[in-house]
Amino acid sequence: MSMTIYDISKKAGVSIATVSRVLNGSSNVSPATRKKVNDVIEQYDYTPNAYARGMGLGSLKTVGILCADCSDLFLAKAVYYLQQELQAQGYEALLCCTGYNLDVKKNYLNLILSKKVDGIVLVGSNFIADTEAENKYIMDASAQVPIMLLNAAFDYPNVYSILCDDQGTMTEVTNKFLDADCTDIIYLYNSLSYSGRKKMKGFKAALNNRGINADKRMFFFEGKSDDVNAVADFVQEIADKGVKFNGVVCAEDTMALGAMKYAMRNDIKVPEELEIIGYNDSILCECCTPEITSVDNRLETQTHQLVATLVGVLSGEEMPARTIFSGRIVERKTTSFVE
Amino acid sequence: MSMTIYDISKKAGVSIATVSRVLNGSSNVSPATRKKVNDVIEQYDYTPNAYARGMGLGSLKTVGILCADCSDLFLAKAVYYLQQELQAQGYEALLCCTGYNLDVKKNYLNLILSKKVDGIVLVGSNFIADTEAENKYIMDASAQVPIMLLNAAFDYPNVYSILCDDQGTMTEVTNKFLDADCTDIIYLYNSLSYSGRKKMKGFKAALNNRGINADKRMFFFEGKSDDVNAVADFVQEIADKGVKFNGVVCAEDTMALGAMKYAMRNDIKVPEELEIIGYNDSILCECCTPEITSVDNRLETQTHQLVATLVGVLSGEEMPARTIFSGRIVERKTTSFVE
DNA sequence: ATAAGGAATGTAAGCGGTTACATAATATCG
DNA sequence: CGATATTATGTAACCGCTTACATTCCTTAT
Repeated sequence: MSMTIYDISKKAGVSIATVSRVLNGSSNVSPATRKKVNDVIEQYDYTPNAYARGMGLGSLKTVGILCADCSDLFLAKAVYYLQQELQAQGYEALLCCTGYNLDVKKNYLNLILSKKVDGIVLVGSNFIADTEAENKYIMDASAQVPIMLLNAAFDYPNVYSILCDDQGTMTEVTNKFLDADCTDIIYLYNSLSYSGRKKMKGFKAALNNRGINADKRMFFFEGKSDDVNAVADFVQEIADKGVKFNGVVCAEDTMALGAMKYAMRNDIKVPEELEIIGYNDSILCECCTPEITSVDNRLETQTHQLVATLVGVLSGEEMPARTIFSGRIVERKTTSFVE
Repeated sequence: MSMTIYDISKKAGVSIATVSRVLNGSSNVSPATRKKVNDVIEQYDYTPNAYARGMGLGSLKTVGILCADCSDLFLAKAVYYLQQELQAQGYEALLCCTGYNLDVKKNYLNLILSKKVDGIVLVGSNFIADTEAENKYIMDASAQVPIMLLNAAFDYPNVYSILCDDQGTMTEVTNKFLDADCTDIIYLYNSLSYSGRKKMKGFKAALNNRGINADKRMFFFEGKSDDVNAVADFVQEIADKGVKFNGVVCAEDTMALGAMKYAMRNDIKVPEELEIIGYNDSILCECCTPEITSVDNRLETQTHQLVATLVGVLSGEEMPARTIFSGRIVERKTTSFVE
């Protein structure tokens, strides 16, 4: 069986307190003893039991990351950046992929809370629902540890939100289309998450502002968004229904990819006959030809800021409850915006 | 501060042992007491401390998952499947993204071991090096818990390997090209992981078998493989060096995507003038036009089997040290194989 | 009615660490 | 050189939970 601190103390001929001290880098240990103990530790490849450790310490510099689906390109990238940042700050991360079901999310939240993490990061705006009731589990959890929201916002004590101004950015995007006289635009979305709702609002606002009715131009895709062909079929259906469009604004890059595929299938020239823009600036944008214009919603900046905020909070500093960045259009080949 | 089992026992007017019993679903508790306790637990939203729990139990039905980079499409998918499977089996998963550095990997392995997980899954063949020395940390760890390798193999007691016969599959793929008289083929790879080495061998074997020297036809890409344009540049360089090829066999889909991009840039018709095949059958294959032929290396089957094997091992059953599946070619539009 | 067996509950000893406090060893200084 | 401050080490209580074992309370059969 694996070694305990008692075994080590015996082999090293010191007390367990001393072993614990060298383990935790306490200063009051003579160099000689320290070396002696470290040698034994080395020799037996001893790793202290984290559970026991957690009991004594109460905290292990660990933060829990909850992510609905880490096979989603955007979320996976977010998780990746987060882990990097946390590690750089001396924190360890525990990741749980919860799926999108609310009850499962709740369970995982409790599970991760039971591990006495120092903080929790909820990755992606699907964690924030429109109704108070559905967000209750977050409020409950916030009583125990700070909750960090990545790419979403929810105002509540001990909840910190880091996000991109998706609404404003989407309005800007839409205006670019309109300014370029590309006015027959449709909007494709596949999620009603917090940021999904914001983006939709942004699109709507831009159109309404020009007196265009947006409602008949927004289409919700229900399938798995990474199934490009399904998305292409979906766009085809829209066209078949008689909807005319020369521009497609998408809430996700995957949607844009589907639109591209639809264009390819019908020999529609992009961007001459159809302008397309995605959202998230994922690697997918550069995968096809022509490369897809997209929106960089500052994921890396967000994660950096999130960890900085969390670290601040944990060390007792006063931190802003919301930090908002502006998205940036990354123009590629599927649009022909005027400058 | 959060509640303890003592608080609950007091409120419920029973002993902590009884609370513990209802917590663990022990049978010897009267329905009345059980309800009484559950009510209090419910009321105070009590979650037992996992550390304390882990100490008492020694195990928490938890397995550690180590993955170099969960923003990699293939690895992310693997992690996703694994979590699903584990959850279905009543296990909880702790994920650590380690990066590719050996020392960091070692650290994370120890870290996760210190959490007294029941088993460890190493996702992706980059965990297995060619030299014994570099694999020592795995052998050490295997002394404590079973180690499961996904998509890699390493023979050692208490280490279980689940993988695809990448070598044989790659030979088959290459033969398909040769049989279709597409003989000027080049091989693109970007990793020398365990499976990377196997795939290379497979390619080599097929060529050597026909008396073709493979060495001058294999090209190693050093950059980040998800940067499609960089890969396209890389292929361009190969062409510029005067290498003639009408077929590209890739060790990864991302490489195939780069090859596609190269073809698009040069108006090379695919598959008429250039045949391309990827590996992994990721969503990327369907993203571009024409859609890329690829190899399904049975990831889902692998993860399923892996968890089954792990569960078997943990319940004391004798399990096969190696389970190997055969890859399957998923023919799409970038190849024109003869049947 | 009573002994015996079984179910429900409680008591207390770990699990493997941390750490306040006590004690021993060493250094500092008049 | 003795008194005192400082540093090094040990002792033991505690963290929150599980569980073997002890105890109490019902049943049920005799």
